[in-house]
Amino acid sequence: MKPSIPQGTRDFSPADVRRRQYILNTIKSVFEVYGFQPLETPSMENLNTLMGKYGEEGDRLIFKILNNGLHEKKDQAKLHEEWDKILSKPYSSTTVTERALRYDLTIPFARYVVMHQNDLAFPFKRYQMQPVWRADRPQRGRYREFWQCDADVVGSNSLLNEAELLCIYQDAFHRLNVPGIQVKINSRKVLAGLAECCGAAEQLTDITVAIDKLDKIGWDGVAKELTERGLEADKVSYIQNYLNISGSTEERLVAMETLLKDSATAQQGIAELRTTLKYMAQLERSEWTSEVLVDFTLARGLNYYTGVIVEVGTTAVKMGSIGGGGRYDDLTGLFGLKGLSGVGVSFGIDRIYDVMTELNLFPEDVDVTTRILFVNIEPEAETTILSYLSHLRGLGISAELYSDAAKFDKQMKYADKRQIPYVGIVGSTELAQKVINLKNMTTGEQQQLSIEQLSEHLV
RNA sequence: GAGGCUAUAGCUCAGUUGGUUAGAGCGUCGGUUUGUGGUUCCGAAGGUCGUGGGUUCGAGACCCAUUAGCCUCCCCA
Repeated sequence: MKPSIPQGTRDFSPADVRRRQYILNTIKSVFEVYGFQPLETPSMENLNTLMGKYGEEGDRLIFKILNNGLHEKKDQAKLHEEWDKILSKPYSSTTVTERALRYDLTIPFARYVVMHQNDLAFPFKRYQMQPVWRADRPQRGRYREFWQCDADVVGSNSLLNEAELLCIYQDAFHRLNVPGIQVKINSRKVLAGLAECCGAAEQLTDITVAIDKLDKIGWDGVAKELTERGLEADKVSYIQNYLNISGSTEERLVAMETLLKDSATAQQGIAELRTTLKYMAQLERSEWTSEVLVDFTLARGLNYYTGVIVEVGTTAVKMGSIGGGGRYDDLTGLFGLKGLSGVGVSFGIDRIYDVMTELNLFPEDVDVTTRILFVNIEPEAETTILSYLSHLRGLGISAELYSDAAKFDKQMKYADKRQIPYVGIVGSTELAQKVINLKNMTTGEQQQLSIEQLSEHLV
């Protein structure tokens, strides 16, 4: 049979894994420095935990897992009935699929917080880096299995959290050396205020979905979409005034305060943005080069956000957003724990990988492999070489012996292909003299060294 | 859910308006007198042309169906 992998999944080669781990480890170290703690949840959740949390579209995209042992279930009539429903319409039944693959990290996190509320110290700050699965149609940059990398704080309303999360973005991209980073922030309350002031409060979602596309389809496209979604011309032109506000951050904040003066919600949102920026300014480090800017056109699709929202991109490469997040009130309410507010950010590590590859930002030593390979040409030398391996490994130097007595040039080609920097040659001559003929594969130079000299050379 | 493109060697692809034994590069393996790779030279292996029908004297090429992959829109990360 011809080997293949499921649609929308990927293999990661050793080089890919090292690069991805470099990104993950860097982000992780930033999370840790800000006091976040790691959390992992199962790959699969009970279907009931996930269903109804991501909207109708989301429900369709959940990967469901067929129950085992259906043939020996007692109530076959019920099973047939459920199957018929599944075959005739979008429908899920725990009789047939009791479990499903994790769709994101936020709902499992909420579930975890509710289940362990008595053990947790609130505010609870956790980060989580795990794969998620979606039965979406794969295309460029979109997979059925991909990794999410989230940090959230639950159980605190303080804007200090927002400020810290903005710093996490800046810090992480600074450490990753990604240029041209723009962190855009807005508030859902300002958007709600807009909907309120233009007289379409109940169409907040329609408005946010449309203006979120501004940079993609332009004002004309947005206006068209707003009209299609049933907004009258005067409301559309009010929204146009909103989107036209320009100037420095302070100028725009002031202009927005004036435009939306009739909305208490909007005023609160603007005040929150000011406070967040003030906190952030106190936490920022001078070496960070990223820009943080207020962007009132930023909407973000997810409609569970209720406060400050954020999205990260880079001007250095043509690429969609590489991170985003925001505040969502009452996330755990879905599972019966009321009144806990959360705020979180997410890093899009697949896209960050693409950006860094395109800009060649990975450090050279991410590809480090075995330091020295001993060639296997003299059976008598085996015992000695094994003792060398043991010695070197004890010093933390990765070392290998080519395991088969293959032809010399085959062994050399192997070392070359794996980009191993040193080859150790121990044949009968070297064995007798108790030395190693060390070959530097970059320069081609060779020298005779004792194992002690060799160790020092390689440390 | 809607639309478009593609399918030939392990990989990337040629294959002329249908014509005889199916091509290249890379990779793999072997050799270049048996302890020296990355650069040379010689050679070899490897393909029922995605699958099933059809048109034709003749199909890798044309038609239909089917499957898979890729891409765009919707939506999302």
